[in-house]
Amino acid sequence: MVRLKSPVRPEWVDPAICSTEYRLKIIGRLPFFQHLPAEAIIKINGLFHDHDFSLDERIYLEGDQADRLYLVAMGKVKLVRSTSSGREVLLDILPGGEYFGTLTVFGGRAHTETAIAQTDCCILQISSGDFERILAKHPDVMRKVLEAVSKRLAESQEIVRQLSAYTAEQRIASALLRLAGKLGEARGQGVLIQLPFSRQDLAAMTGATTETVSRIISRFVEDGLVKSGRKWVTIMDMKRLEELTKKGAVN
Amino acid sequence: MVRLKSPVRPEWVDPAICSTEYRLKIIGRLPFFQHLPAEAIIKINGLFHDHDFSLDERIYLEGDQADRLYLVAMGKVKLVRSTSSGREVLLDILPGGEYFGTLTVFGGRAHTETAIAQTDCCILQISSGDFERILAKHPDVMRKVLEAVSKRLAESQEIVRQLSAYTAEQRIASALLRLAGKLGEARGQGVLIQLPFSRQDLAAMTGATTETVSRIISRFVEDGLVKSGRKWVTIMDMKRLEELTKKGAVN
DNA sequence: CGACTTTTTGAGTCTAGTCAAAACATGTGG
DNA sequence: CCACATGTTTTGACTAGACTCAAAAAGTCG
Repeated sequence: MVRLKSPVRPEWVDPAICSTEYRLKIIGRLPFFQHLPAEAIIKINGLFHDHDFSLDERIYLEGDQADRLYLVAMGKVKLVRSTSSGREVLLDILPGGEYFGTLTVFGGRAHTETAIAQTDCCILQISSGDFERILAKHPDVMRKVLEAVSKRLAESQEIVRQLSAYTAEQRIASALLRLAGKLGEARGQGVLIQLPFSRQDLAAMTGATTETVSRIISRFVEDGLVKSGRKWVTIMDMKRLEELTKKGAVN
Repeated sequence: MVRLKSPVRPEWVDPAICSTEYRLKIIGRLPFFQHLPAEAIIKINGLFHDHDFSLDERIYLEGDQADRLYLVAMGKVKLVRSTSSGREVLLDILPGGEYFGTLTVFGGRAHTETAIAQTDCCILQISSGDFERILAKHPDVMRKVLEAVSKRLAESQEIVRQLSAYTAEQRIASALLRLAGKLGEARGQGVLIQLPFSRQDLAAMTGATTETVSRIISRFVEDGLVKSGRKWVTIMDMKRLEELTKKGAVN
């Protein structure tokens, strides 16, 4: 059987592609703007500035003053928090179309996490002030923002639960499923996750070490649950992975 | 040395105390109403209904339809999520004056956690509909709600970090400090935490087992960091506890 | 083809979990 | 006020899952 080498196809992040047309599409799809009429979106678009970041560049740091809302136009961004001991905890990976930095636009003065470009990417930014003016003009947008933040809170609490009660194996299985749902691409019968993301990243998401992640992924490969290589994983058997996360947790 | 037996003094939860006067005080202190004029608070008060719950009674269950916002008037409430395997994860403990259930008023259809009376308590409730009408009338309230939810999101992410990178000892130290800040009462040179809360609860907060919690608390007692007994803990040396949480995490 | 990074594997150790039983507290009824 | 029933906390012995350190193997890129 021919083993597929690397199914990863690097995304093209051509700054030129951040055209007005594309920006309108991305902005218009944001959960809190999608109900607005086209003219409003066009106006709002004018308030966003774009900025390219290259792989591994930091978009902002934990502790930086939070005075902007960010939007991933192209590429992927990861949100991390680091511990005093240097260990990184990966809170979330955001594909194109997702916003970040919000949380702190309201209330918070400083960012509580660091945002890093997971790939070369193009980021749209809007200042707190401009965003607040939008909120003032469109009261319904605020409700949507609230919904969006609430949803993230629920997700975060779900992760708390998993970290508390799951074994490393279950946490990894669950992280893969979550990523597949959010960032996966169909590939034959499997779902490919190519962020790209390394064992490191997966370890930082699940509170495990790279070695442990590697061992467990190897086990998954043996059992035919996934295929994997450098910086990618393809899920071959979602069903069994899901069962893993459900079966008798620590007790 | 005389060991202090039980410093716990049960709170009196006298339903009669949920007087209009007291209700106004509690409601007026909510982060999202506190800026409103007294007349508005009085009007809002009329929309809340009170209900007493006794120890261990469930206020709502994970999965229940979320159609109300709750407010702890008297007593304490804990929010838990349980895993398929029956293990409980304690997400938060709320003292008088805190709200809950919100998250799902906006966007969510179902509660994502279960709320349980940690003591006998008196809960104020307002229907989604009435609350939304308040939001519509006072746009600034919505912004405050958003801030409040954002703050909880940041807290939740902090817990994710701790669960990922801290040892059980550090998580327990950190949980004690958090509880002390929120629910502690000064007692001589120490800070007493009497929710009441058991080793069970502390275990469920920190993702550890009761036995582990017990062993670690015993070590803390030996080292003079805390005093403890059935359902209470007094922190004697905050500084050293804080150092514990900072010192070399898993790496 | 190297040089470099990422992933895998192995051996040894330690933290925290499991199971079981004893010690303690607290509240009740005699 | 004591003895008992019940629920909570502590302790002990054992085990297992996950971490550490170290080194080999496999991919990737210029």
